[in-house]
Amino acid sequence: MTSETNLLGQLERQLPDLNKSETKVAQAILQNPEEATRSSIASLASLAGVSEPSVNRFCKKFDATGFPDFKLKLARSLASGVRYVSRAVEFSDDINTFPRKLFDNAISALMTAREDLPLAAIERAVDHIAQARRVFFFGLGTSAAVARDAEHKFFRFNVPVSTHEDPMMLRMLSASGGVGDVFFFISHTGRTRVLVEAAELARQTEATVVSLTYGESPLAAQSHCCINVDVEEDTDQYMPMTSRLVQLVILDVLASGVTLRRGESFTPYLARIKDSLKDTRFPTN
Amino acid sequence: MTSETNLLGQLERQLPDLNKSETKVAQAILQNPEEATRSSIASLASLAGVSEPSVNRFCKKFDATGFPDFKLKLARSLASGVRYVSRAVEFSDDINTFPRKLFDNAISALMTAREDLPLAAIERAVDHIAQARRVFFFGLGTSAAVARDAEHKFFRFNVPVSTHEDPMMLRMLSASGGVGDVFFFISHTGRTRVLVEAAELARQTEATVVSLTYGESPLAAQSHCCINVDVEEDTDQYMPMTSRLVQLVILDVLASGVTLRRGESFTPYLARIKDSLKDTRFPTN
DNA sequence: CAAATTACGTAATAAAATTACAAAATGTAC
DNA sequence: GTACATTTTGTAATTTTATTACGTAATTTG
Repeated sequence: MTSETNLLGQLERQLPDLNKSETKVAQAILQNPEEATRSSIASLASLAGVSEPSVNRFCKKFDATGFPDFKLKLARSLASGVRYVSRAVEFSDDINTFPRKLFDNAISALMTAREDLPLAAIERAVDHIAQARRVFFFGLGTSAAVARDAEHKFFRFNVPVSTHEDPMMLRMLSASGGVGDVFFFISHTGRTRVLVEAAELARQTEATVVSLTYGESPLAAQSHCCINVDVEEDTDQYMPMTSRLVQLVILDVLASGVTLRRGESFTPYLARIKDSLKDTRFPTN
Repeated sequence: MTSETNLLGQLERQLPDLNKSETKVAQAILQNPEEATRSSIASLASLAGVSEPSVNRFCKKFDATGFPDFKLKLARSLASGVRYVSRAVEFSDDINTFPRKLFDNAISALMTAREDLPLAAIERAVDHIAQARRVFFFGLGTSAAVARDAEHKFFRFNVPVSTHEDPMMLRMLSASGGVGDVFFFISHTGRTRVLVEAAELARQTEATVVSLTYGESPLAAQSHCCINVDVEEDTDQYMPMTSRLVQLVILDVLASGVTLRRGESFTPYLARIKDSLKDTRFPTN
């Protein structure tokens, strides 16, 4: 984590390295962070059972210029409402804990991604897609659902899009690429053999290879344009959850980018597609 | 919006109703909100060109007990970093604006959903799924991708899960439900005819109908258990984007809930499934 | 066990915020 | 337009809050 998104987490992590009174202060804050943001240095000191300067020194240890600054940082960190940042669900969790943890993780993943969006790559990807003759979205496993979502989204732009999962199909299609074809690979790890090999094949054609994956991966290496999504995940124990959310939002960004590229005159076309679905639904009362 | 999530917005809105010096203060804050959170009442007063008590009075007008409290509130409001809450992308947006807007929307949708999770329904849904003989995930359109994702996730629990999109298939399967079968319907609007009709058919059997949809919808009405996701969306102009993110996270919650229900002894089983994928990837250096 | 270092608190000082009060400014009635 | 009332604003005093300087206690190290 670069600049702390989460002061409480930092606090907890450093807990063992603190001395006696600092520990007391930390615990007092962790006990009730909300209240800590509202209380004065005097009340926090007495709550923790230490002197005021101890609290002050404590604050400075955590990169604050003083107590008020610390409170501000704390308030900011609490405001995001993300209590359980990258905390894995544990077997001791109950219904009041684990749903919130999962939401917190999702939110903070998106917040992190937002701070560091690869705008240049996104722009180039939009360029490629907007001008494409055909666009193929390839993803396997969890990313298959993302590819599916992308297909749905981009379909609205009058570009022949398709998704495929059969490895044979992937290889054949990839090898058949030509000018104006965009092969869009989606993968969390960027190490899925089938995808990397398909990308290699596509790369040997005149087609453009775009990927939405981890920047330091074999798949990225095969791409003309790689949109780097570097989301930390506890994939050892659990399935990728947050990375696919980020991928989805990035695809929303790309889709919106293409729409913007098409210009205002395109709106009626979108409306027509939307209207085509009207009769599939029960009317709203 | 219940209690303001966004102080800046409130500030801007009230601007016309303020008197001279209050207006000056408001403008000074709006000019550079970040700095306002860091400065003292004296510096803000001089920046705005008013006296310190004026600033103080201003703060009290905005439901703060005083200046420090106001700064805290301001900091909190800024912290979420959500600048463009439910602001739709416009044709005048450029690459520096619209990606951030989309991320902001996604984040705030998740934050809203988090505050109001239907825990009871979630718990019941977990119960049903954990005990199910078979689980069917049905979703169409955008929700098809969500259903797909769910299939992938729940597959790991040794429960025969499947997803289907063919309307005929949906009807036949729904009609064939029996004790221990769970039909899980996913829909943003809850008004998709095909789904509602399938739910009706399933309802007539011994099977359990669970839905992840808008609570006030025909689909919800057909469900034994409805997980209400009430995400506002500008679907008039755009595709549903944020609702499917919320749906995905809720499905993560359900999946995690089922895992927790299975207990710790289940972990090796999950590990085995995970390992089965190892050889499909290039090793990490 | 003594020297050195670190941890901590007391008390003084400084900074910041709030209050009380008075002076302008603005509005209203005649 | 003047007198009165009301609102707005600022000055200065007061209070609250935070910080610093310094000394003592505790802990570590040789």
